[in-house]
Amino acid sequence: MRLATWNVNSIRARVDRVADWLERADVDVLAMQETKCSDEQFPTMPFLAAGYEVVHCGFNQWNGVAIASRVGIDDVAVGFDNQPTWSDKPEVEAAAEARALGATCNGVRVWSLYVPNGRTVGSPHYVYKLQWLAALRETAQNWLTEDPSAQLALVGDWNIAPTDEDVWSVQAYEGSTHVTEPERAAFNAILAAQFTDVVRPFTPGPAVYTYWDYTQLRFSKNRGMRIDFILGSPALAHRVTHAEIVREERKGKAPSDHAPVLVELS
DNA sequence: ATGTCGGCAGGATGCCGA
Repeated sequence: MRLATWNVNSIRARVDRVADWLERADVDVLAMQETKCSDEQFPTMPFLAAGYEVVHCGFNQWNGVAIASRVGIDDVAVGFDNQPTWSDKPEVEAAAEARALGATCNGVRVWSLYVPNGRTVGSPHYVYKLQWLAALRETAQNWLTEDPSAQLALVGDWNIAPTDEDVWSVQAYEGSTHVTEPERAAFNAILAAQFTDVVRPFTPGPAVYTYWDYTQLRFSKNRGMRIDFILGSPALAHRVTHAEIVREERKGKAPSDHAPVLVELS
């Protein structure tokens, strides 16, 4: 089975490209992030035409996560237990954002995750990001405690570069989110909870990235960050026979600023 | 060179988020 994750940066702007890649890359399950639309606006038809079922969680033009599968989608869950809430405005009650969607596809419990960006270090949104990661770690740890043999895939845009090797320039990101010690500690806590980066062994660094800013010719200069990950539980990790970051999909007409990340399971 | 996208409101372009 071939499982992938991709921050698509608006599915409405890119659905033809995404559906085309699904078929070309022979993908069975794709988790998407930043669909940037409501459920009503989500373009389902191109996925159906390509032979995929698709589930989506989107409340407005922000965030949005989805899973497309041609091997079944069962037990769909919108959000995870204890998922922190957020509100930009005092007059609006805090609510869970469209950042987590779970579904079981051919025996694999897939979670499409869009970790909060954090915006600026020390801001309320940064605090929220750290809370969100801590809550995810707690919940994911419980899943594994309940069933140590569970095949779990925590995939998506984590908005963290776990090591200095995962950014094109440490200096460029000095004082910025994505590289701070608390963010890296929050990511490492999930690794410590028995989830492993199943892609890295097949895509060793340095200078291996999954995201490149649109500005300043960052892609052509390969000035990016590695922030999109597929983390597997022990039972899932043992099945991984191949992985790749599909840089080709960052090229061409109207690309997302992220490349898809793909694993093959035995 | 605060450099580029996408979505929104409003009905052009400026703002937000990334």
